[in-house]
Amino acid sequence: MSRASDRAYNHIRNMILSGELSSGEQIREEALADLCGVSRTPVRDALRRLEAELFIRRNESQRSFVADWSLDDLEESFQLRAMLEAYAARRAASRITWDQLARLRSHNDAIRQAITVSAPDIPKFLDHNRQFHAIVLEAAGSERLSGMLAQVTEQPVVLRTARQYDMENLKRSHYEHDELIIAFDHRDGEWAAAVMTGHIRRAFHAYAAAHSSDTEINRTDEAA
Amino acid sequence: MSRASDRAYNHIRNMILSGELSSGEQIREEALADLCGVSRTPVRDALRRLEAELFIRRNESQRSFVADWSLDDLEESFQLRAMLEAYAARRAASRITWDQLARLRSHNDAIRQAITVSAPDIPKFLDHNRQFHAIVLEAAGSERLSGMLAQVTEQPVVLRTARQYDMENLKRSHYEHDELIIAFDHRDGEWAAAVMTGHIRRAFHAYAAAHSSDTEINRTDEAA
DNA sequence: CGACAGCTTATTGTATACAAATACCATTCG
DNA sequence: CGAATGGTATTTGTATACAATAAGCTGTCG
Repeated sequence: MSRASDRAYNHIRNMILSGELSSGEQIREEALADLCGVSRTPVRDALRRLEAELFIRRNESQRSFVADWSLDDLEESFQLRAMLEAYAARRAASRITWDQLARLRSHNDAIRQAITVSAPDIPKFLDHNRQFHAIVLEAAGSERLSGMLAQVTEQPVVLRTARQYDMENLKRSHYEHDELIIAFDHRDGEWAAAVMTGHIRRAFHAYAAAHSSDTEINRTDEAA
Repeated sequence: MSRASDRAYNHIRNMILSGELSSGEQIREEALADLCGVSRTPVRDALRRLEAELFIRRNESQRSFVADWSLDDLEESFQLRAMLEAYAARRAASRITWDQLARLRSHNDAIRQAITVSAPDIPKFLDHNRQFHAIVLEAAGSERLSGMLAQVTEQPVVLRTARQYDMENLKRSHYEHDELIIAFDHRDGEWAAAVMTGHIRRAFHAYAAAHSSDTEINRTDEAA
């Protein structure tokens, strides 16, 4: 992460995610170079990556703009993620090792500890949740799949989703992980895929419920 | 395509697909720059794109190598493609316009004409086949999905697949397109998805059968 | 007024020089 | 003889200057 292009990448990405760069805004390479304290060369590198990840759009004459994501875009993103993670779970079921299974159990245990207290430890939940899903992906053993999933799994979105989780959702999340482990234990790919699909879909609706109450006129919490 | 980086991209990509650059071979930016007649800057651009598309791998110290694809890798690629194209078909079923449906019919008609002769016109088949699938993707209306599919749909592979099609496979391909159109007509996403899945899976097996016999032939050639 | 041509400015694309990192090789020491 | 070490060559990373292209503006003409 010490290379200038990586610093530029992270810097720009964070500026987009934090809203420092607003949606639809044009971004100029030289301005970003100044902001990141590097030259245009690594900035261009970073922009290409961010463009591939759809953080940035370019018009017909190659000017760059911050992409604006509608709720529909996000839902589609979650839908793709559900499909890909379900596929990963299906593959993982027949390939997962005992060691990987043990690590899944350990992380889900940590998640249980993080939420079975009066004030749930969200950062701890997030960290072990991330590692849990990383192990499933590792067990699936497909680099191409990993790359695609990275494109639709924005950790900041996951974070905002988790922040919106009530205790009920947190418990369900832990329970679903548990069921996934049991499906893996039985080497039942279809079961694992089904559980994973539901797991991601529920996450989307939790996110959407919170997001729409942000956007729209006050809307009392309803069952997610 | 007039920009130097695009020329470099196509040039390098073709060299990889034609075997001019062999699997596992290290590639140096300057050498490619000379071959393409441009400087290293656009070559680096092109390499980043090819790396994202898994044509190229880089080791821990950033040296680039031509990726070597096993038959397993290819199968996984086809599997992902089947899943994504099925998803596209499912989405398209509820969004497709009458105009798009008409264009699908027209292209599949052209395909029928290309193959219902004694010597099938493969280039014509390929062209209309490509456009057929492009329209389904257009009807699905998801840029992210389009981008992902581009990553797993290498036209040269499609070409080699089609070259291996016997008349039976060509007819089946046309028939499956026809069934897809009927499913769209009924706005039946699940049907469309199922047809598409089979369509791609069959294509993989046609390719795999031809590829394994290719490999044997190559081995014989090398021995001789 | 409106539209359009031509100029000016802004922005991206490319080439090149140099810096940094890494691999390769030879030499030495145990 | 093998392993470690140092220096050299190779390769990639970054900065910068310049070229090409597109946008914006202004003034003129219909």
